[in-house]
Amino acid sequence: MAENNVYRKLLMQKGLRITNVRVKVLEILDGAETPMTVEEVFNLLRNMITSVNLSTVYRTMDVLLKNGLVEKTTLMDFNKSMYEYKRVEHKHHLVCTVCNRMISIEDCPIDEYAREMCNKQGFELTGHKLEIYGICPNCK
Amino acid sequence: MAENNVYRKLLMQKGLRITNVRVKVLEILDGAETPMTVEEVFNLLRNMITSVNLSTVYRTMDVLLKNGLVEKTTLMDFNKSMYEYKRVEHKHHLVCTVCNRMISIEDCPIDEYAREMCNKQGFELTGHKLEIYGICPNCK
DNA sequence: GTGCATGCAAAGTCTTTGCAGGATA
DNA sequence: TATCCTGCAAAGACTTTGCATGCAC
Repeated sequence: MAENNVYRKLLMQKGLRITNVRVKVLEILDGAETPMTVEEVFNLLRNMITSVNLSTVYRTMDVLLKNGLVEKTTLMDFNKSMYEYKRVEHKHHLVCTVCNRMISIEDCPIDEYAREMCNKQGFELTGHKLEIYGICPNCK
Repeated sequence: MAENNVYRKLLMQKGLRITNVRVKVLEILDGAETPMTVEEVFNLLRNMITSVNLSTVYRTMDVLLKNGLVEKTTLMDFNKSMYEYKRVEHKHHLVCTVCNRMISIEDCPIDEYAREMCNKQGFELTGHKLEIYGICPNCK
């Protein structure tokens, strides 16, 4: 239950109510290697909680997103929203265009570049997203 | 009609039939500053062609995509497919998180980086996508 | 003329919303 | 207890598909 407290604390800090679903969703996403679809999270949840509803998962994702606890992604050519636990050090992904498998990349080469581009256009930087597409060894 | 021939030639080179819709879609996307939604393309098409159907536009996008004549994008937090004319020199975009306005960025800092990451993981590089998010001057 | 493209209508998939009952603070 | 969360069902948005007709080659 110790790690659970991490998620409870996060929710509390954001002034959100601590509910079973929210804690479990954070736990699932934090434990995931890569972004997950809503349905994937939902399926895991069903094994942990007696009764959950898909729409609750959608609403939960929305709340977590608006409060900066998760990030939302959409792959090109895969029309489903994917969510990932938001860490301090952000990650990018290598995505297989055949099987959609994703591998996390730790280091980020473009923080500086993003800052420059925003300055040049008068934008206030809020973030960036980089995905590298390729064909993984299994699919070659 | 001169530029039109460019698109006709492109279609021909790919072994595709040259139809009014396909030529016009390429023309529209080529003339656009930024990626467009299917609906946006559809609305422009209606002013150019007497009768078009949304599903035809979807099918056209699909054909053009599979033949490498356009690229598909999905912004985070905006669940619509967007398409853009595929040029030799690819572009990235600065996206306003408030109004979704996009600005094209010409130079790309990560070709080399993408290659390295793929090599390291045994992937065969097929492409990458970079989007920088911020708040544009109008929305600040 | 043959085969692919298109219009039209219907279905499919993912996501959102309204409302009543239930849980949290 | 007041307020927010959740389950359930229905609706909504975007996209895909089947079939008959029309057009490109």
